[in-house]
Amino acid sequence: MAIRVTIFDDNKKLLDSLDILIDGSPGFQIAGTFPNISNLIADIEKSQPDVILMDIEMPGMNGIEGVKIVKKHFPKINVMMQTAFENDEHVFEAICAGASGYILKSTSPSRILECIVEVYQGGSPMSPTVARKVLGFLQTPKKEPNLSNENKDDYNLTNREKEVLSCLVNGLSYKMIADQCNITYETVRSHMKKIYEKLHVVSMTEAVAKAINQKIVM
Amino acid sequence: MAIRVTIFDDNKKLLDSLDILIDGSPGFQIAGTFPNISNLIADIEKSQPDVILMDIEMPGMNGIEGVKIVKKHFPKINVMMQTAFENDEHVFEAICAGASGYILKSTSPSRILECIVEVYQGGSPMSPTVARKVLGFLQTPKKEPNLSNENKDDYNLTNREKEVLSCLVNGLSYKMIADQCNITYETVRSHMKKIYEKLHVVSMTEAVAKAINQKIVM
DNA sequence: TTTATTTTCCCCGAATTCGGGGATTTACTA
DNA sequence: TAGTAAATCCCCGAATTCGGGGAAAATAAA
Repeated sequence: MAIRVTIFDDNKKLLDSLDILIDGSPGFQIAGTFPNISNLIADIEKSQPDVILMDIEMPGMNGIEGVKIVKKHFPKINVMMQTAFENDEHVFEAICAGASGYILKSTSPSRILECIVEVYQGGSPMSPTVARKVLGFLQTPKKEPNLSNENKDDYNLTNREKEVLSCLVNGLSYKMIADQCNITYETVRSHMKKIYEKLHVVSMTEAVAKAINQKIVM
Repeated sequence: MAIRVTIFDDNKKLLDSLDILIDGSPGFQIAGTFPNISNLIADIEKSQPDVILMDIEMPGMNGIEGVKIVKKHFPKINVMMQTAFENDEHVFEAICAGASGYILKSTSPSRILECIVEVYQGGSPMSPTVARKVLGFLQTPKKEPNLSNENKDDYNLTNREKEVLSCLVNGLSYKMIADQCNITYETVRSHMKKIYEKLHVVSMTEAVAKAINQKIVM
């Protein structure tokens, strides 16, 4: 008996290709595909899925809300989240909301099928990176009281590097940072390279996002 | 440069076969193999591993204690636990102790090598069943006091613009965003111009900072 | 006093972003 | 039905960032 899969994804193209992939694979069957979750309950009752594939980034009500509703009304149905990014917040929220799996949109077709089976069988497939984040949530449960300085991981940035990063977060260009810190443009570049290396990022935007989200500066 | 692996396992046979498997695979290298952890610190200092494979069930001091010691003295080294059973207690304890991966002894050789790489690269490979248990630990304490206040000002961004901005916050380049959203590079540029206008910013970094700080995107 | 680490500066070529235009299609609304 | 907003796509040229080098002085640590 085939595993019935219902998909919620606003990306028409992806939705179609998933439809073809899943429905065309023996042992699987598409129960329904929907571009949004505005009729979530009704859609599920109509399609009667064993497993739900839910895009996390959808306009309007997003996938996190979606999974909450699903688990509330259909606790038996396992929901696998699909996302473009391995965003810390999303991972955590999705899991707390009751998601059973968490895979990337870039996952290969064959692996997607595997994951559907695993979810159906009660497992929780997730990418190693997501898994690491999940473990991280468990490993740092003892930090409710103080939240002031003594920021655990500042990635070993030097003072100068933090200063430069701080400028970056404030929207300054390399040239402006050079001016601000009384150093040359090339020196700013040197610091940036080091910062990228230490933060494991490759662009200004990533650096800024990480700096803010992990409170490395300010 | 090969990944250096050190193994602690009291089962001589398994130890040997792992030795052969890992040392015989390109890109891997056995740094040391030990039947117990009575000289854990010294053994690690001597073998200088990138990744440690630790059996969870060992006579005397067990793997849980082992991983605690490792993470205390060598926080950078990633430890992957190997176990015969997916015992709830063990899984939980091992993770809290700092293990980065958790695989079964029945895992196939090729998958073991994959897992070593994943752990080395900062991921956390684990079997779907273990993953489900881990998620269970997170899902049971359902405390969500942090309800962010409804910040109304979203600068009148359209759905598409929010989507693009969200990509930006995740560190994607224009080209990558185009790919992600199934639109052309030029369209991304158009959206970006609008976003800059609406947010009153002039660069990616400013946009990202504003988006995060004012919670314009999720 | 060696040995790191930090901070500083430079070059080249490739890739990416930015500003300022213009244009078409679709869809909603006054 | 005309008008507006949203979403799509294109061009040019200038500015900026990025990767991968190298190098040297000033501190800090061993």
